[in-house]
Amino acid sequence: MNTRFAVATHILAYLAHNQGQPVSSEVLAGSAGTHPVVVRRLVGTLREAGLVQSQRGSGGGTLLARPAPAISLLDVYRAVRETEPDLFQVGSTNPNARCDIGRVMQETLEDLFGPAIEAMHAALAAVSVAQVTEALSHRLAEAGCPGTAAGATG
Amino acid sequence: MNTRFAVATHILAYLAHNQGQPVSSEVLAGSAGTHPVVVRRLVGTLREAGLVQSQRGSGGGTLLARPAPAISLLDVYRAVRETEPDLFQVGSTNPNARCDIGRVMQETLEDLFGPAIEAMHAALAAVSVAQVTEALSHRLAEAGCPGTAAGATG
DNA sequence: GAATAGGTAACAGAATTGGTTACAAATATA
DNA sequence: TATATTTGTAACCAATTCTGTTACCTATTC
Repeated sequence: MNTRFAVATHILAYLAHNQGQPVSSEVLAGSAGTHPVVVRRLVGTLREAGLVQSQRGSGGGTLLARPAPAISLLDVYRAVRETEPDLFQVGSTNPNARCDIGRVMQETLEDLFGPAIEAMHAALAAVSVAQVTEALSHRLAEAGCPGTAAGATG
Repeated sequence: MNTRFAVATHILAYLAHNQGQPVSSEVLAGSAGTHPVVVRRLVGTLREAGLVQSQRGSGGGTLLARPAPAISLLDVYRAVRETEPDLFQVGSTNPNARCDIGRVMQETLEDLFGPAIEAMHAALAAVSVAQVTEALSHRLAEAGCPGTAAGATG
């Protein structure tokens, strides 16, 4: 997954800050420190998940599809990840063998760590994009970055 | 991290099963379904962490440096990972800028998810290599793989 | 029709990963 | 001592992934 989760959260926090007005991928990219196409790719993923809407054409851009308090970080996480964190991934499993020890090991580890994963999911579900925006604003204010809120560039 | 954690756990479970006798990287690789050099690399990491010992030369191999119940999966996890799961990793941060929003975002996410990470660590700490070996044995017995325990090949 | 902005394909460079070969160093044993 | 065994490690390759970038098409507004 790498930076996608953080960048997606960044984008959503920005959109929450600019609620109502569509924001262009160029502006979002400037704020997140990446390329507009990267933003569009990510926004595409978030759109498929029903978290944002996009408007083409002049004056267009992206905006939240739901109120910021109704979008949890678990929503973002699920939208953005391709796979569960590869903690338990076993390399060369042999799915045909009934007694494939690799598969059995993987199942065993998943059983042993399932509760930990669930705990992480619960923690993600407990935080909304609105809370992220608020926390960001507080931090930026403490650092003495006036007026930046979620919208600082670079 | 990918498969390293699972393979390392596999290796340790095998060593726990063969307690006292050194096991060669070739045997371990056969069981884990990988290459002996991959095993040696991983064993080197585990050795640096004080979890295993190795003996060179004929009849040599690797054995646990501590009793299996005294090795937790958190020990393995910490030995094997290079970085914390890259959930919170922000790509192009600009560490020089005091108001770098990327860094602030990262700090904010780390604050928000810290408890979830700690919960995962606690769950890992609660499981010992001995328990993994035992769980593996049960699973293999259920699947009808007689005598394999942690030592099945491939 | 022109300007703006998203959608998407395609490609490049970097980084990571896992497998493999090769070889030196250490150790047990004949 | 000589040989076989085994670890330690460097080096390399192929595959994958990730990010950035360019290019071009489509949609929308003015």
